[in-house]
Amino acid sequence: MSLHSHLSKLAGEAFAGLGLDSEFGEVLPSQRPELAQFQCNGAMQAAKQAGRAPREIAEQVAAALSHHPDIAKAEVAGPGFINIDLTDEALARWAQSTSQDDRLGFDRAGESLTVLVDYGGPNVAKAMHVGHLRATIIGDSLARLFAFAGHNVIRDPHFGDWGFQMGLLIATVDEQKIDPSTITLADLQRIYPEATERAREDEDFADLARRTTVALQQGDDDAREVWSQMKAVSESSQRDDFANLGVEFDLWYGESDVADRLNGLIERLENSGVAELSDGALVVRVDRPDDNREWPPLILRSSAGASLYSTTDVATVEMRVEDLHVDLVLYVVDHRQGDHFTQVFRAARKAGIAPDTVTLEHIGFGTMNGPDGKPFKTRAGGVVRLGDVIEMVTNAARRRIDEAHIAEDYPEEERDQIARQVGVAALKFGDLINNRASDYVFDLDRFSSFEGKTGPYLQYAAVRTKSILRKAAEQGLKAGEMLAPQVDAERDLILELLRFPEVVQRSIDLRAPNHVAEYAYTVSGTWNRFFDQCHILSEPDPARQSSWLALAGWTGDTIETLLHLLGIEVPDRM
RNA sequence: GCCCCCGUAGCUCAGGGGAUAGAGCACCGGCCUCCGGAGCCGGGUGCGCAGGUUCGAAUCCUGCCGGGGGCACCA
Repeated sequence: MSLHSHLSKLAGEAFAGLGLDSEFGEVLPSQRPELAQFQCNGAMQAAKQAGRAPREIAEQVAAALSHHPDIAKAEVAGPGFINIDLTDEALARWAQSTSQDDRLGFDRAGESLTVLVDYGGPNVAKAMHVGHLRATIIGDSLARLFAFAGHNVIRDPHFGDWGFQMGLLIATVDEQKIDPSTITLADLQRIYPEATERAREDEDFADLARRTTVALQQGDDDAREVWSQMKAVSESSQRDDFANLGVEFDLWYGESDVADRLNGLIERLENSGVAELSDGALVVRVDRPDDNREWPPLILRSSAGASLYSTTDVATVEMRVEDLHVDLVLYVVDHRQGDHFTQVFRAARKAGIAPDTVTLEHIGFGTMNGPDGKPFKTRAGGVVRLGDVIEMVTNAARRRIDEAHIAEDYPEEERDQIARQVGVAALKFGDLINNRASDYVFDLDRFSSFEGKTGPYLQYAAVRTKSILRKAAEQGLKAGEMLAPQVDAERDLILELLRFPEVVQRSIDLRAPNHVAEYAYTVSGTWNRFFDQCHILSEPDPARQSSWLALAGWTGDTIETLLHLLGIEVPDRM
């Protein structure tokens, strides 16, 4: 059990002893560290329900808490805040047990769920650009968080490979008589924008592309051959990008992987009356009586006879329920697609495809903008490829390493490795530190500075713990029993590290990795201050020294675990 | 027009109904022959506006102003 749960339980029992709801016992880190270590605000909330003065309730709860041997102080302040301090001996005991726990005090989820993370489908028609960074990084972190909590996680990128964009490409390839086997990523990059633009102006071409889409979907051999080649080409580039980011998947599915289900699904929904014809298209109406707005229907089959991404998304829900037995699906896709997912989820419920026991959630996130506040573009106005961004931050890290004298004796290979790890850390942390829902500004200078609140700052803090432990081992020093803290820097660090379980839980509950990111930064800063004030290797008291070595080890484990949850690697040295 | 999101320090952003709203960047100053200076310490007139709910509002509700996004055969 975590310290947070333990204290909340104690306070809850005190409230229950007064005939009040134990929920009021929630104990939080103090917002006023100079007053206390923890606080409970429940007395003020309970006052109304109890019909009693909040201070009076607080006094009684505080009195009950004071009797506990672990609690050094429980006193009432202001309108009814209960300020709580633990004894240093109790802190040392919690530190001892938490530091030796594999999960650093985090309790496994009571029920292990099958959680599928859908990364919102990089489009097969083009290379990944900076816009895909967020889905990839946020999705990866959420997957890691749920796995850490003990859930069975399935990562599925869900490529966009079965819609109209494929028809556009295939029609163009046919028309330009391009040999399918010679298609390159550069071809796709060139053809797709051209074809999209042309379809807007040229209705005949748009019709051709629609017919080509239907041909592909109905199994036309020629269309299929071109399609396979394009898919192979774009996937190989995407594999490189994902590998550079250190992101892995359990499945490598796309929309096309439910192609076999589409005809049957459409037929079933039409026959059962869930779907109906409207303007030549087959649609599912998703309005509900208590809506405060109109909802366009979900389109299951276009008037041209093609499946759309709404079709494959509904079919994919079916596949995930029937074959993968999911309990929870997280769609990590930018928030502009909120309406689409509402339609898909409603249609899946209405059709009985998603039972109530399965939760479908759209994890929307804000768009990444350039310094001008508009979607991020190059100076020339083009989109920025993800691979280029990774290269830019890696090169910036490499320059930084070359300037640092300390790395001069490292092997060349290791320097390259560190550059990649540091660059990617800067990129990932710079994204994950933001609130998921907010749009934010992508500023390359910020991602390449590596100072202050950055990924490399966290890596550096972790590396320093490793460095100390390495030196200590060389001198034959070992970590030992955790002693009661004596100085503020030591006590602050222990208190900070004990927050780990509660922060991770909150990040999972809110599906918000930024809480973990923020906490990782706080822990690193607290450690850096301790490092500055308490000199471990020259500490004369052997017991204190071995206690500090244990503290350094615990800190290193905590930072590394937090960085792991963010998908950030830690070099041995940097 | 309808719906959704956002508006917090010069800039980029955090902030769980709770006490005195925090970081980073930038700028200025300091860090002892000492575990790694990608570090540490010090320097701050800010919650778009107006109501409401509440013992208590950056946070919840309503309206307004400003910005972004979405509104059936693209993904």
